[in-house]
Amino acid sequence: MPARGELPRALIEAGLALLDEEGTEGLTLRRVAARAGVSHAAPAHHFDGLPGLKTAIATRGFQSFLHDLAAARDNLPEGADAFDALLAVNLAYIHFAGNRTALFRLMLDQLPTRDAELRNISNGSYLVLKEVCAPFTANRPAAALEAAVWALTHGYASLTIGKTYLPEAQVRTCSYEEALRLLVG
Amino acid sequence: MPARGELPRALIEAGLALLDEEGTEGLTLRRVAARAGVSHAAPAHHFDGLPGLKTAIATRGFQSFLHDLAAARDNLPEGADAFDALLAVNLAYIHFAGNRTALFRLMLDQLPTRDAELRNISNGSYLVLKEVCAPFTANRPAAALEAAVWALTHGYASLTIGKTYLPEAQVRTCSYEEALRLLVG
DNA sequence: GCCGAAGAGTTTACACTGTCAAGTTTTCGG
DNA sequence: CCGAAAACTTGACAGTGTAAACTCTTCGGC
Repeated sequence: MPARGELPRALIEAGLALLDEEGTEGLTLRRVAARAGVSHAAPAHHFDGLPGLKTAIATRGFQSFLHDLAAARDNLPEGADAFDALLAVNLAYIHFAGNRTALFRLMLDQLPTRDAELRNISNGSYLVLKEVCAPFTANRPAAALEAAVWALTHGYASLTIGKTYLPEAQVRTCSYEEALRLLVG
Repeated sequence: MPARGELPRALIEAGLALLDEEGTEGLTLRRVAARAGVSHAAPAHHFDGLPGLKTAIATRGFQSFLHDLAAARDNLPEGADAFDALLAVNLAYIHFAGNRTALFRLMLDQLPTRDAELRNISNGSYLVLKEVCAPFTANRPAAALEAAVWALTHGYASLTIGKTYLPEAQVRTCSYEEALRLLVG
């Protein structure tokens, strides 16, 4: 049993672990509670049922996601140009989806949401994308370019999840870079 | 109770109806069986449990999907050019995702699969996409362009599912057309 | 120092889920 | 016509989320 006041955090981390280890099916109220060392009804005192716990887990997921995107933007090799930055951030997006697939899917399932904290952190992630798009919005509407880049990246991320998607297509990150260059060129 | 030999079909159609009417949560073995007018254990005699039924429903979903894509390709207005065809097919993709969201999500969840029929019909859908991409593959690898177009379309489809996705972004089909033109131009 | 109230967890119960085993009914080929 | 196989039902079981009632702990005010 976790220390007093630490149960919410412990439940969220148990949920993240279950998601990473066993996938979407592994995330169960009772299993999360058991993993955190409490009875199956304990989570109800801190979250609004399973949906509430999922919202909290998704919020934590977006924190990691935002961290990854920001790290990609801030740790560029010397002499990197605007396109390198754009590519790095969007590859971080794709890699997050590939490495933490179940969490990524849960995050998507939670959107759109009325939860203020979740809305805020997901908007924060989008701002990083906007930021690295900015150098390419010369003489065209910024929102349209951002949406296009975002859709391209999200599409690659979704399609590469789970090895191959439609078997005939080999979606690789090399063709992603090429496509991204076409889009912003 | 449906006529002898019609139960598999009736179960699939009950599942599609539940999916359209009540979303992903509404698709339950027992509810499908009840809707088809049989006992809760009847489906097991025709499908390999709930996963098997979902595979069958997804297969039927891809048939509708393929039908929509092919119809978009075949019913172009007079004087339509290659880009019009590309746009029409990909808009059909996006509209299918928007109109039959729960089914679309189920179809994605089933991929990749070992089920031969499902693989076959999903490949068929991809072939329509390939076909309308063909006129734009001059002096560049066809697979890369197809993957890029597919990712862009799939991204728009995913992001427009459920009204707005990340609230700050207005993803509209008008900007989609613009993005598609950039990609193939 | 105590004491009552609020919070934190547990226990129990309920309706629902998917799956399995055993029966019962129906169909149909020889 | 009859026996076997298929189709379907019934009943049970473990697991799920949720709610109510209960116990234990904590802590602020006197």
